[in-house]
Amino acid sequence: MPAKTENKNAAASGRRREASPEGPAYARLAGRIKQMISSGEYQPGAKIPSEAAISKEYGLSPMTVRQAVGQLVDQGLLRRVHGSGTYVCGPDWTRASFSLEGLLELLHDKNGISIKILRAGIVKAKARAAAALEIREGSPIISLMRLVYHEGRPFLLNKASLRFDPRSPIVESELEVSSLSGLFTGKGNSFIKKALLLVEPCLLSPEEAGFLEGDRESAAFKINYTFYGYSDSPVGSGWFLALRKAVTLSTRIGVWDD
Amino acid sequence: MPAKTENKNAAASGRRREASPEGPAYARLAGRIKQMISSGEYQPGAKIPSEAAISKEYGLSPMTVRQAVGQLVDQGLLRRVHGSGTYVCGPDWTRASFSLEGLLELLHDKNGISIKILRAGIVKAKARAAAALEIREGSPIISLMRLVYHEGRPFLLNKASLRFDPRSPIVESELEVSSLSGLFTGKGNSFIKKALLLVEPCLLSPEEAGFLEGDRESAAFKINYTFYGYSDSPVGSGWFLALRKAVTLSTRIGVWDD
DNA sequence: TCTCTGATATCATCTATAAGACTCCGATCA
DNA sequence: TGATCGGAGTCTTATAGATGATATCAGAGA
Repeated sequence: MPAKTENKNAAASGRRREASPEGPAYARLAGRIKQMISSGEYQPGAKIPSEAAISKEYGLSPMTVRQAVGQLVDQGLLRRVHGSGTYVCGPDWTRASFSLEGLLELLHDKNGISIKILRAGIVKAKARAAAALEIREGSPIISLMRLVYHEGRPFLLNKASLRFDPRSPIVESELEVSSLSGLFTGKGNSFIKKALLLVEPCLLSPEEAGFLEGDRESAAFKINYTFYGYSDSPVGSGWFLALRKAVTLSTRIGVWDD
Repeated sequence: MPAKTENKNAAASGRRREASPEGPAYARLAGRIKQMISSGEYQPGAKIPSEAAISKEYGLSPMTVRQAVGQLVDQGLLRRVHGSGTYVCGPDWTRASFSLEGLLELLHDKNGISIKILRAGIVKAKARAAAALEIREGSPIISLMRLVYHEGRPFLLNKASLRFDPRSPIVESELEVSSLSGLFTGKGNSFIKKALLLVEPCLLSPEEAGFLEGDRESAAFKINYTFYGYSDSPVGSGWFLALRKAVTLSTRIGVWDD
């Protein structure tokens, strides 16, 4: 059916985008809608025009409009109600999500990072470590205590407990000092399938405060973690201790135009 | 061009989906790919088949495949490299993002929540509040201290500083006890455009510990916030104090099959 | 041996079309 | 007056195809 093809070609050529000045069409449309929400033109709770209407107004295909709206829905700015319409959302605190950006930024800076091993050895698992690693209490585990420096200053204290399994490749790899930052950069951990993280506030013990050069009475973040291999069993568990100033746990909700 | 239309109709009818057993096709495909990553069939760093190949293999349209892959890319499981292919990602700690779920769940339970106002009044802004609200030091502000109970037990201490502006509707609304949970459910705050949140670890003062019925020396989360109106100026600022057990800041990274 | 260049594979974006599914509202009927 | 039904509007999912942009790699030329 050549006629059809020719027709399509012609149509496409007719409105071909040439080095679109501000990126893809869907992104530009999303920006425009966002702007209208930001300016208050579309207020929270209000219904925005139907996708078909927007499509017609801007001369874009419905799928492109759909993508733009979908992006804003993902961002939590809009809410689609099937069969009814698309509505503007107010800021929703339930969408607040914090990331460890600040901390991880430092760890990415490989040159500035150095790691000192304070303790290392094979010990018998105590109740807590045994539970986390899903092994019997008293089984041998590898226990590590490490201090992470950035540009000569300590900023992270790490305690790690690892399954002692000579067949598993994690043992060798984990014992290398480089593996810790490797864990954060996401490279070279093909044996880790998933991980669980839990952040808690905590009080530094005098010893911990000494390592981190914090005040004796300072509060800190404790980042507990457990990671799992492809067998779905835990291979390592432990925590990081970071002073408040080392970690920024912040987020923004609602419409920020930037 | 009727021939074209008829042709398309026929094609569409030919493979019409009838009450797809496990939801939309793109979701099913995404699940299947995820499964293959989870099982180790596609290992981190490996290249998955091209979208065109997948499209052919499963008999789906390229757009459907694209949607499925895009979903996994958004989840951080896959990584698209333009002109090269799509690759499997290992767990990436930089994607770790924590939410205030646990806390907000409690606040959604409107019946169980009660709020006690400990202090309320108009005071002169001190340096910190003045900076946060972007007003001059010494200007009058509304200062509130509130204690939030869930099922009779205190679990959140809140200090709020609000701009004193008789023209702004936030004053009346904020002073109502219901407004606090309203803030979290995202309903009835059409005057809030955006907000900034910052979580810190902190030490409870004896007074604060008393309010929250915590141990004297316990660590807690301090959730600082500032929210802004549609004029982009801050209308309120303050913090929440929550004992560790009241807040769960946890997250999972990597492939969890659930 | 090194560098540049072009072909190719692949992703990225967009267009066009169509029918199913859901919700709301109003009209109809008892 | 109240309940029910149907249609309009809307989102949802899907199909097929075209074209632009870019990374990779092999091969030509210096």
